[in-house]
Amino acid sequence: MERAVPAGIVTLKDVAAASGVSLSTASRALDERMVSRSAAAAHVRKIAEELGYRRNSFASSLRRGETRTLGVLVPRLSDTVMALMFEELERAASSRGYFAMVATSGDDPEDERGAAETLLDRNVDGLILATARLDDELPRLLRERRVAHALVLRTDGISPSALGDDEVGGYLAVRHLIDLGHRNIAVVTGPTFTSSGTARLAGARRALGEAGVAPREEWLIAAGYGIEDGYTAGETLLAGTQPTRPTAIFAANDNIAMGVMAAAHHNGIAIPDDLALVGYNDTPLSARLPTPLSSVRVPLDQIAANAIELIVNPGTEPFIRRSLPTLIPRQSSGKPKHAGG
Amino acid sequence: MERAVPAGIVTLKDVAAASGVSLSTASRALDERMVSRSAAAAHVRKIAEELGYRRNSFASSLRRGETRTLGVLVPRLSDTVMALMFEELERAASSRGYFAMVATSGDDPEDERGAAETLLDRNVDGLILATARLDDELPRLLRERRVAHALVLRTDGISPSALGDDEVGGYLAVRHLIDLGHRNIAVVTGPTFTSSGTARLAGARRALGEAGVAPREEWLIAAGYGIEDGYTAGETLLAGTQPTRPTAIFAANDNIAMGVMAAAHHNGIAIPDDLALVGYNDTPLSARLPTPLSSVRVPLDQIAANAIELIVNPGTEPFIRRSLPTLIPRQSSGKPKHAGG
DNA sequence: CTCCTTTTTGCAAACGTTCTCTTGACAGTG
DNA sequence: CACTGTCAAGAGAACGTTTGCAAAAAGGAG
Repeated sequence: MERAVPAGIVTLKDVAAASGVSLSTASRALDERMVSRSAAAAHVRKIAEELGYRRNSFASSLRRGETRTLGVLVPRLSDTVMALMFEELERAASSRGYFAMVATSGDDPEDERGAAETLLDRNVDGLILATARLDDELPRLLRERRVAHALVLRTDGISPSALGDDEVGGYLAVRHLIDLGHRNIAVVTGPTFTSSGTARLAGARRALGEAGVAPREEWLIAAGYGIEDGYTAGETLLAGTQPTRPTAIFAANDNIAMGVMAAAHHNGIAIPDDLALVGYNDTPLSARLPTPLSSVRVPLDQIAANAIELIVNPGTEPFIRRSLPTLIPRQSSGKPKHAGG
Repeated sequence: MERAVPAGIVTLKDVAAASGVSLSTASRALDERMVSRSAAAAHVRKIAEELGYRRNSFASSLRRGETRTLGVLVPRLSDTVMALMFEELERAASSRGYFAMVATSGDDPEDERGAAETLLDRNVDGLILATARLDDELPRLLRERRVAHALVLRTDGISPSALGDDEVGGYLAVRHLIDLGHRNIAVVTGPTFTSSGTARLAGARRALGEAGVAPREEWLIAAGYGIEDGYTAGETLLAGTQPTRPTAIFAANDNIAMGVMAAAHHNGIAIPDDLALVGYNDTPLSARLPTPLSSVRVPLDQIAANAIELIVNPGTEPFIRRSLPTLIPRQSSGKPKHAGG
């Protein structure tokens, strides 16, 4: 069966022949790891350039047993945070000579396993997991199989992980609201099965405690991370039927915050006049909403760099690296008109 | 140099040995293309399963000369439309047994070339370009090099392309506004160097023409596709200094629409009471804004399927496939209070 | 049971690299 | 000039599959 190559594919053999050296010499001359060497080698490189030689990555990987490729597993890329995270991972990987390959896994653990296998079948040198569940089996399986991997944006406490310090983030957000004079503060966190959700809530509680505010348990809502989850929670907190309602809300995610905004709008509550709002992740959108959203910025670039580092240089402590988030105050959290406790 | 394999890697040779057949028989028994065959083959498959054999994709690709991998080039994944597009491409590819690999190129043509090379170096069987510029050189280069490829969400009129019918989309949006009674309609399109931008504008013009409305040229603004571009355009159209202002705006993109919303908010103009607004792409966010945004939905799944088809089965006409968009009316385009004109 | 056709099998040669080992060249030293 | 050490280059064996070819086995018809 004839291969339909346009005859244009120039292989290392061609380069060697054209430069009058042996295959091995040509190979060595083009090896990027050792710096240029002697006269003849330079010649080979020139010829290769002229002929438009491109190394066949399969042959190379087959022989070398490494691919300089990392697999990234995310639930979905249409989630802006995941997309941003991947972009940073891609950048960090490429700056270290690696290529980042993504697969989306959805929310189903079964599909997640499948996606992981897909990536492993492509012989990735390591796997980066941006999937969120605390009770996920995958990290354990990967540890057992001795697959290099790192968790990103969350941790299970065992596998190498790079994430933002969610507890501090939660603290910063609520502390900001307290500093503005708020006492009636509600928190809408993510699902309880995510480490980010629980940690942000813990941080929020710490800030409340420090200020001597006893949190009302019915104002601490664990929701999903979607806009409608935020809307539902917002309705619960803000509907006219409530005897008293919070003057400030910390949403553990910008999506939730958007949902809360919609609910506030729906109930005729103005932001920031009647309600202060702080989100999380500092999505590009946040800054550009009609009422720009205060949000906790997570240093995704640092997290990405850490994750790559953990895989490329396994064994370098610490295995769990938290990067500090910062609060970006914007219009959505102004001084309240009707503050008080 | 010893390879650091955990000794766990089971190769085809092992499977063959364990099942007492030759290498070639084992290989054929595991070939997915021809359905199962005779007794012995079934046995091989069972052994392979037990041993946890996974075919080495490099060796396979090296020998076969194909990778069942498609490269997707997008400017950035943090653009929701691009992320959604990629997700659909991934799905469509996987349903045909292909794997979709993404690289982001940014806006710089230079980087785009580089990203394309990165993908080609990984021996993708074809390239899908979701980058937007009309004057892009890359499609021409790919044609010259006989690289299988398809454009997505735009066309240059020559290379195989799968996209939405932007002209019709523009028409639908403006026709909707006209049907609501609007006559003072402004259009904010994308950059003139994108086929989507110009086509949507053309469609809008057609709708205006049909209704006997002479478009005011200063109300047809070519902007970028970002939120702030929309904001700037919105300010221009809506600022209090304008003698008359439009009662309806068609934004060629949901981002632009969001910017216009912000500008309207800033100028104290209520949507939909004082201004009707229609966006484009029907981003998931659109439906969930405080004032849900009417938008033109583009069938990304069809487009993805077409693109994959064009690459996997090259030569099947037509080379340029347009899918029909539909209008999703929502709250942002209600009947105007002060219509007329 | 023979002859012919179809299917299955094994051998061995690829695919394009990399890398170990060996040989050759060259320069420096006494 | 002989000797040793350094460095570059070539030969050839991998890496794990797939596949053309020839031979063997199986199945069918008479």
